[in-house]
Amino acid sequence: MISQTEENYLKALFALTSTKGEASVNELSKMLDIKMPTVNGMMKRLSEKDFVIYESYKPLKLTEKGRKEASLIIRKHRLTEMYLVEKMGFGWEEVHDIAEQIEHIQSPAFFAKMDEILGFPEVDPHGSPIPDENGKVIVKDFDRLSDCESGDVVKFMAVKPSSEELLKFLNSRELVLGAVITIQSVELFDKSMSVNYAHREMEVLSNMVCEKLLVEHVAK
Amino acid sequence: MISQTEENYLKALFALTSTKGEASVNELSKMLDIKMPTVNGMMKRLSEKDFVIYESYKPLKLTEKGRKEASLIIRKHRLTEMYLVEKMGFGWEEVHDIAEQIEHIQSPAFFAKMDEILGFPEVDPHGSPIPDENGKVIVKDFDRLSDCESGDVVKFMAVKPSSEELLKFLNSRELVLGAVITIQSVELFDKSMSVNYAHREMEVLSNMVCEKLLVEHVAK
DNA sequence: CAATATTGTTAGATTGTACTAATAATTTGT
DNA sequence: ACAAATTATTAGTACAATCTAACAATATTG
Repeated sequence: MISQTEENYLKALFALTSTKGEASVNELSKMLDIKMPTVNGMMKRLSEKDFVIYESYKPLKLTEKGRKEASLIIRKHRLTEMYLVEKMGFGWEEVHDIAEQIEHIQSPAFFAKMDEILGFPEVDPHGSPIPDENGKVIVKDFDRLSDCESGDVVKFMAVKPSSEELLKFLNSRELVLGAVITIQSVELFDKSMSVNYAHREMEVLSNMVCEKLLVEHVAK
Repeated sequence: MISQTEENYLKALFALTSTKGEASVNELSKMLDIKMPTVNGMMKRLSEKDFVIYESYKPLKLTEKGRKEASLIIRKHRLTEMYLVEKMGFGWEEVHDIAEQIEHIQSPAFFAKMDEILGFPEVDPHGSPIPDENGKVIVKDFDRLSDCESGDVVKFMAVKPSSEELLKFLNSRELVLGAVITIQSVELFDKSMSVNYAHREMEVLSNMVCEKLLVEHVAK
């Protein structure tokens, strides 16, 4: 059996290792806001249980078992977020904290039902992919809007996990997933962009915002 | 703050005290399947936190604060059961264990949304009343079917909390809440009843079953 | 490359939630 | 009413998950 606490460590480690494949105790400690010695001890426990590869002074890695376990928790989290938005009427900025709790519910039937009711969605309300029942994820590597150029026409596909505030900002600009964005111009000194989308024209998006928006180039 | 463990003790104590107003450490211990010394210690903790009135060798009582807290957990439990049945398509025999977990979710918005979507239901799928946001419950004292007599015409209003098996048995007999039951006869030696309801005639219900079914007498 | 800063580890304490064994108080039954 | 049974409590242990303080290893940088 695996505790909620352990699940949270695995999830955080999964997020940290998804880029470089490894992470430090220090990074994990900061991400979870738990002191290093505590994290260290937990890494030993999780390595004992074969979820983590831990060797003194070496970077942390997840085992295949650990990766799968983490993916399945993320699956439950993202299915829940989708359910809350699609079936209960929550805004995409409201669902993270609730899903953070519901992801620990032990009931395959419950999540299977959600999945079915939602019609087996592939992404959550923020565009992040939902791992399948075996923990497999199809990762699409979108471009950051901030890496695009003036004249590009792109489709808004996902938001990088960030603050509720960013989501509220996007709400206020009516910038929703799927929107087709045309980049009118890019400011040289601060890299802010003027963009058009839907019925909105010349909306200015700061570079901080553009770095969080993931897009796909649209055929010209 | 109150832990999930503490919530479970409060809920159990609430159930036990709802009849006589008090309960013993021993009863609580049996109900929770936790040894008496552990229960004893927890009672001290909960009395420290002003949820329970605890004095050595005296019966346990809930404080008003404790009663309210417990009611609100039961509210979350029953709202969840209703939601699972009405909105997700689960059977009434499947929802207890899931609700047992979801009742600990901390998110007033989540339960408010459930409540709203359900249209502010007053009872759960087993006919048990759902406490309001202030922890107030309207307890109707139904009769047990086992206390009725031959010739009585009654309406099936609720099932006493019991096993999944009883609920499955009722499913198999198509005996649902709201059914109007006519008692044809009562066996003297084992108190089993022959009843009619809906399109079913002369169904035999053992006394064990009849004791679990709560009914309301219908105008003759 | 040595001094300094950062990161990682060990040791020991604390809190919450459980247990067993021993003892004490209360209740029951003859 | 007293012995026996039941129930309650205390004392001591264990483990999970956290912390701080002290120390060790690795990394950075002048």
